[in-house]
Amino acid sequence: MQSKPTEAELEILQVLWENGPSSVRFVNEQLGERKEVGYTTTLKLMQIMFEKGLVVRNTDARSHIYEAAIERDETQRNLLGTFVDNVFSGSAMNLVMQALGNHKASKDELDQIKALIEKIEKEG
Amino acid sequence: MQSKPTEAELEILQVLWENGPSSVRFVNEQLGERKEVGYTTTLKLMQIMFEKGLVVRNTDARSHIYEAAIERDETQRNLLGTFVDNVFSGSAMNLVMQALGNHKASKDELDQIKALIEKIEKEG
DNA sequence: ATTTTTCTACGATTATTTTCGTAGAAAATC
DNA sequence: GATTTTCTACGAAAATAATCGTAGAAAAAT
Repeated sequence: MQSKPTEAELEILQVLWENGPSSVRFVNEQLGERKEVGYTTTLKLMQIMFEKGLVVRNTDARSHIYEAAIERDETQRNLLGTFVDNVFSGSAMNLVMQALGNHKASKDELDQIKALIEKIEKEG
Repeated sequence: MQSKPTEAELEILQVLWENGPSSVRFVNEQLGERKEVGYTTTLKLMQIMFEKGLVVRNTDARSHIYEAAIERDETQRNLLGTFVDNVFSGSAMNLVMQALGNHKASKDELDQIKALIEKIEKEG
């Protein structure tokens, strides 16, 4: 049972998922591009995440290297489920409609979705 | 600029959106079907929501009647935006794909989505 | 070799969210 | 009309998240 990451933890996970194993310094710099965060704040968060099992780390070198311990896909799926329940009363379709309606999608993206729908229809 | 409702506030808003203007008692009973919540907890939350402007209320009768002051659609849109940023690195399409892939959609729902896509394509 | 920088660990503080107890007024019940 | 129930208001506690300061060790720079 993986614990649900908080918002700040999620930002860190994004960095780890996108860049692979990283030092606290690196993660902090990546976060810093969007908003100012103190170094020890990031450090502390990552230590907490380690205790929760959200990340693993290698402490061989002085500068510890952290790596995401939970999968991106699975995490997104879990969070999406909770979100759909909280905000869309459990209706994923409602959410899809809203997402499609409000964000401009490129032709390619729309084609991708259409392909996916057809695949689902054939399987169903 | 409407303030972002918290999770507990959102549960209350769901009740108000679905049932219209309601007393604290009623809201509390609805919530109680899913998890036990103390009456004064619900009351306090709704009072806070009033201060934040998330709800309005009519205090003519002794039992005050609360009503959502923000629109469901707009709120969902706002929260969806934040969520997509936080969890899907801003890619709404990714979210849609994930939502479509993981939740079984009925033929009707899929047709609805296809229709929406075609509409978007024509407009684009 | 001394000074400066870079790390971790750890505790503490601050902010935010959620929960609840108590008091007192009004209404309903007996 | 006395008692019990039902409300609101309010304050405060508990729970959760996020931020940061300081100390001390290790490494790098001078």
